[in-house]
Amino acid sequence: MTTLPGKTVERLSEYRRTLLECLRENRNFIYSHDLAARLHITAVQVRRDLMLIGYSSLHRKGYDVKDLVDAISRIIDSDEGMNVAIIGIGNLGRALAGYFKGKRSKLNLVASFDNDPQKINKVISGVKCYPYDDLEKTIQELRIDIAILTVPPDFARRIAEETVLFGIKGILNFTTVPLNVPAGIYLEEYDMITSIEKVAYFVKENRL
Amino acid sequence: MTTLPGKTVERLSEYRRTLLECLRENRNFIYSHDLAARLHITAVQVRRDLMLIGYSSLHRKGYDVKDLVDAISRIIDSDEGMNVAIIGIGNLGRALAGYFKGKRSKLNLVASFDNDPQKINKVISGVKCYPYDDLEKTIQELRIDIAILTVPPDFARRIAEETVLFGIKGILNFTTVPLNVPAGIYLEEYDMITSIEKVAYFVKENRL
DNA sequence: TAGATTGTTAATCGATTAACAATC
DNA sequence: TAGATTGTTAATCGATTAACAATC
Repeated sequence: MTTLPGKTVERLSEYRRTLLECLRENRNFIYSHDLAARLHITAVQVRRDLMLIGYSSLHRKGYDVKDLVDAISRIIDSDEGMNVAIIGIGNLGRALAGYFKGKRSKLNLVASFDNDPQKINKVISGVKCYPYDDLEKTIQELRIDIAILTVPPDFARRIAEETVLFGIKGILNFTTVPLNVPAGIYLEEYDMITSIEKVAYFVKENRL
Repeated sequence: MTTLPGKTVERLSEYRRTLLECLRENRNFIYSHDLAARLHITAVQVRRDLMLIGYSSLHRKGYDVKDLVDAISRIIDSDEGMNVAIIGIGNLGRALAGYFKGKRSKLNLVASFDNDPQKINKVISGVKCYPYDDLEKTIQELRIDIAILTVPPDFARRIAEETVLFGIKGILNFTTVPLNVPAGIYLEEYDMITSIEKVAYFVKENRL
């Protein structure tokens, strides 16, 4: 299987979550157009994505929800699991930590980092907080693969460089500072300010 | 001017922030390739975006930073400003509120909403928190245009419908629940879980 | 069967990039 | 001028959607 388009990966994640909801509702089969409707996309989109992962249903009575969840998981999860750290455990960091709580998944939140003495060595949102000075040691000991970056802007570049140096393979950057990473390191950036300004622009345009 | 592509609007927001940083560094002119480099995009991309907003420099010595900031602001800001409310003032809500603090911009955070009696009628992250029951009254009195939705999943659909009913024109949805809005209401959704799973997928693929 | 659904190719749409003339 | 830069059209790339044959 060749690497999938990013957009398809995003939708697979959404399909899985929606399908797990179906299971909780005791719905064991679902048509492509039902799944699509729940996500406000088209049925063709759904079927094409599933084609890309080589999945096909056995009959014309919709997809077996449990089976499809497993198929998607085989594609997007890694067997051994991934260890994640949140760097900068302020409001945003804690919000993100909350998403991991109670979820048994292949993504394990194993540490947080901060430079606030009030936080260091405490358990915050279910995970121990380490000082920035321990980045090297902790990333290696806990085999951390992914860093979620929620530090203040002034720290972003330095901390990002260090995590890469110490062995991180992927960064999810929530700071407003654009980062540069070497080839082979995956970087995903999300800018909340930009999202808000985008909404404001289109609200204004709709009004005109 | 016809409505701009969403991607261009996002970049305009980033250009402006980058340009404001330039001003703080006392850099008054900037070449398209310098601006591009700071954002890790191409110079052509920058020039094409500026073409779309009808901006052009006076000479070949780069763009006048101050002038370009003003030009972008004329495009993406609205004259009267926009009033924003954060609905659900948990960790994520407070993180978002923090971005507004001290910024003088056309986006005014004017209220937050929650159902926690501990929070109601208190000032949190610089803004007063109202109960959900006051959505109608407060949206109308404070002329709130945009809702940032950071409520728990079970509340998402109901609250979103209410905000629309009471006059909201744009929603930025941070919950994991896909929303449906009537025509004329602008909806932007961002799913943090999906982002993390996407990073995990590409880290895994890079390793293979 | 007739109707509904799936899987897949081809066409379309939208966004990025390449190419290049114009300018300083 | 020569070199660098801008503004813009045309080409390319990637993602979505339309069309449709195959299946139950």
